[in-house]
Amino acid sequence: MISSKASSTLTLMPSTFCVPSTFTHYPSSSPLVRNPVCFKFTSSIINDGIPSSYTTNPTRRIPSIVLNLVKRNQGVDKRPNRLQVTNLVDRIKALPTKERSEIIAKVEQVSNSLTICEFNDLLMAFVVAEEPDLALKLFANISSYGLVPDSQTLSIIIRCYCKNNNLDEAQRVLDDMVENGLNPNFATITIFINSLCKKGRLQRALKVLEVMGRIGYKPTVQIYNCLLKGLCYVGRVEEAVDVLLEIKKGEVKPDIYTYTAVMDGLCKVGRSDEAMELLVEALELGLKPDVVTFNTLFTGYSREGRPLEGIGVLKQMKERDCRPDYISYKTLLHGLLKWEKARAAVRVYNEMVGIGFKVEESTMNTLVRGLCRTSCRKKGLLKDAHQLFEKMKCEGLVIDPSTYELMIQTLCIGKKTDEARINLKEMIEMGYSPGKVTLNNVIQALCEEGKVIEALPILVHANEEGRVPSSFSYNLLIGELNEQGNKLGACNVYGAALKRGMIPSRKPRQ
DNA sequence: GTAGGGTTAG
Repeated sequence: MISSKASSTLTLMPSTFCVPSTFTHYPSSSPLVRNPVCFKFTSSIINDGIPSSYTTNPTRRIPSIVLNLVKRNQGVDKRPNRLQVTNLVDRIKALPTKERSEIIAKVEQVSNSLTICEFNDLLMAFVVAEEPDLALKLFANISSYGLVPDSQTLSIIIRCYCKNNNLDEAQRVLDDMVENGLNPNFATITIFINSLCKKGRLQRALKVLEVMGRIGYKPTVQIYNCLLKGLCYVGRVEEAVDVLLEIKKGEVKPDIYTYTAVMDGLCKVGRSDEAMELLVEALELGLKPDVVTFNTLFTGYSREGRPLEGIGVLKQMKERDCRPDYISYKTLLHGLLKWEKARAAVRVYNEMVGIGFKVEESTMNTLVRGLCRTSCRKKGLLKDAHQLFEKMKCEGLVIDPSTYELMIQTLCIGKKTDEARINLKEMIEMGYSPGKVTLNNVIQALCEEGKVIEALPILVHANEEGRVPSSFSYNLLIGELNEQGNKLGACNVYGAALKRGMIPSRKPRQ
């Protein structure tokens, strides 16, 4: 059962932040559709091929003069125009990386008529296009364009710093905003808190939340989810469980992300059964687990050494209309292989391939080896192993020397002597050096079947390589050669053994 | 324009 312990986690509880009155969402008056003229205008900045002679002056701090210019609490800033931003992003992405920075020079040329909204759209476009540095560069010049940053501008700047992993700077901008009565948007707060949590700076994240709470922000479910992940990340899984219990009592409704976050935490510390209980609970609440939720369980059970439970998870997943993805299969397959469940692994492998997923070369090697190792205990697996092995060759995949050797040894045990011999030959031709055990196995297997002539080249090869087959192999060979009346052969083998410092118990027949 | 998941080497 999942325990509930009241603890320090109470600081995360929603009740702490119930100051809803001051915070307002974007006003309904926000024009979501922008003037098409403006749209064309900003786009043209990116289109004109004017070369850049512009050098930047990276101002790291937001000039406080600029901030002071901002009209405090006067309405809420306009949200970036999604359509416009998307279009800009496409244009930015269409440019080669080198030319992207030239956009800034073009902005210079039209800066007189640029509005803050257009400026924000451009900033946002840089962020979405994964060019936070360019956004920061552009922002450094804002005052020279005669523009005054609004809360949208600064929210975007926080995102840039988060993207760059410069969380101290992000914090500083946030502090400045709060100090100046500017409201960052929820997305920004979430991104910032998430960035902090991902770095394990949980205290800092809680501090941010506390400050935001003071100015009337109530944490959203997304923010809770980030914090839960943060708690799990730093190993405070028990607290994450407690927070989940508290969330359930509060006004913020947990969603599937919430459950997945805690489940993931539990799975990572070997408490997969409890994670499974949470899945049941989520289902009872009417939440729909998604592929990530299930994948969490695959990871958990695999780590715990119970990969077969994963087969059940896979089944449940399909029953619940959730399509397993590549990660689902890969995690499950690796778990099964790690814990030597080759029979189940080959089934999962076949299913995967049937769907059209590619299986990596290294995994294929592991699978073949796993099948080989298990084949002495379970019937039918040698055939599976051999088929897969041949398939790898057909597909041009590189077979690991250790896989080759194990396959050859297994073929010997399974009395597939010819296949063993052929593969040994092939292996040597490929430049691999099979070990003594492999050589001996093949020699012995061939001798036992009276195929001494085919065994001799192996001995010759071993001698050339300076390897010493065991006296057992020499004895077998001499015995077989005697049997076949091949005196010369028997003498040669005997001589080779003596040369290697070994005295075989069987002597060539006179 | 807010939060997500995976393994491994005989």
